[in-house]
Amino acid sequence: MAEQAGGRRKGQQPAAGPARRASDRGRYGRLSRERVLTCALELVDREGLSALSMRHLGAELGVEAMALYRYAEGKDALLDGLVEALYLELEERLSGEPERGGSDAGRDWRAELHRFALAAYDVCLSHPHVVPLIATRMLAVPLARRPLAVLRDHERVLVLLREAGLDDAAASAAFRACTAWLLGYITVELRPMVDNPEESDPAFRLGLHRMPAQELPVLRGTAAALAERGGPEALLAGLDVLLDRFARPS
Amino acid sequence: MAEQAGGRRKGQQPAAGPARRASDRGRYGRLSRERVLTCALELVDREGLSALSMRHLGAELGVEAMALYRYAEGKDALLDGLVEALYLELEERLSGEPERGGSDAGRDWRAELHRFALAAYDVCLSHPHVVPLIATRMLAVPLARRPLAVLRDHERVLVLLREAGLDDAAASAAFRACTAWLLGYITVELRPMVDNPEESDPAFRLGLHRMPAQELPVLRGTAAALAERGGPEALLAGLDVLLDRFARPS
DNA sequence: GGCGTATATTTACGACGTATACATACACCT
DNA sequence: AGGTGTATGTATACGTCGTAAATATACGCC
Repeated sequence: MAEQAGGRRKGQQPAAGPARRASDRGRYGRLSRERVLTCALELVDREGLSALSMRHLGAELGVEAMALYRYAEGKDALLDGLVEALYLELEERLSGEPERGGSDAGRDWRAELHRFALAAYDVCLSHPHVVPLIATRMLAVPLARRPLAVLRDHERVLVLLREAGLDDAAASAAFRACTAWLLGYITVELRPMVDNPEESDPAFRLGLHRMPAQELPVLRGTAAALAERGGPEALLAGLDVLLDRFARPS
Repeated sequence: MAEQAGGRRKGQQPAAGPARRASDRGRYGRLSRERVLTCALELVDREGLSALSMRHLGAELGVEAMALYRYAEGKDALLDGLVEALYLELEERLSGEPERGGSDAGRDWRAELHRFALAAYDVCLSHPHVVPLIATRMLAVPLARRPLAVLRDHERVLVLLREAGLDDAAASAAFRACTAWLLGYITVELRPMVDNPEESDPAFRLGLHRMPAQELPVLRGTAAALAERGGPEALLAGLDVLLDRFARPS
């Protein structure tokens, strides 16, 4: 997990790695940015976003809350760290599938974008509680201050779009379209539809009895179908038509 | 602002309107759900989401924090109320443009979806701080428990899709695609790109100096174009190709 | 005028983020 | 080995948050 420059403090030389051995056991070297973020991600996956407090996370790591401030500048930075962890997982998964395409010159850009979208889809579905954070933090943090892992993924997509022969304007439009579709699709895919999982009757499970029938006849009729997921197929289908529209050269 | 059933308490008959005159001035009748939500929306528009606390909002209304609990069951319900207020504004805007199409049978469904998307776009851009809430609450509240205004807008879109001749499955797929695109597009459109508005040099304004040049060459090169907005045109363009793909009958 | 009740206040509690000051255990040097 | 500097984690404290419970108040109605 990269040191993510900018966090370096007063009298501390950043180069030459940490002046700390691999034998860091005992009370001292127990924390690290990676451990903190990993544990935070586990905590959020297990108990949801609202369970992520400095004290709670500290306790989870066997440490006082204030100790965390050495590895994240505050709660906001910790949330950004969670997003970062998600993107790191995405990067790992993407580089984990090594060139399995038959083509020698590497796969073409569209296939790579598919691979990217599917990986993002999988990662997000396996950390559903973090997804709202992506949208939220994206709206709170300007481009240049996003975690490095996020920017690397932006870079990766932009490189693919350039391979497709797009200029600045077209690549930007296509990039925005891809991002918007991916984020929106995953968000919609994760929307909870079931109101009461205990219930066996489908209509009651959906909570249809809560909806005024006269005002919402069509919605009530379609609710069951609406509760289905689009799955990865629809994700790619939408991505394709958007690319056809926005990623044409010149 | 509809009373939104479910909030009625112990010994209080809900029908026949409030047992309160129009002359409710003085210390008593000053609050109402509408006043609370309107004020909350203004507050959030002015100072951002983090400024919305029960005490702060209470002070804004000249009231103690606990007084608000009669009009929203808690903070979460208040946030849902904000989303509701946004959707109410959307409804208002949509019904405010009365049938200006030349066609006598009303405009066709695709034109209506365009109108809907544009109105949503406008409303969201004029309340940018509320947009993250839409995504967040959407992911937290099951379909049947969403504010009535939200459900009415779902209904409206579904009716249009049915007009297009779609069955349950196709209408659901198209609905999900529209929602995903609209939400994602608006989110991406609202992402802050400028790092330091004071700065005159475009590169510094974007904060490009914060990005490692070797690792992110393409991103740095495209950042300026990326900071542009797609605008309503690209929103409609994307919506159209998605509809072509997902909203074809049978 | 008095009663019932809808409305708003008061008080209180525990959890939260975090600033500041402090204690400690390791790495390193002589 | 022992001392020293510093990276690391702790202790304490403050102000704010959401909200439960009890209380006070002003209005509608008879």
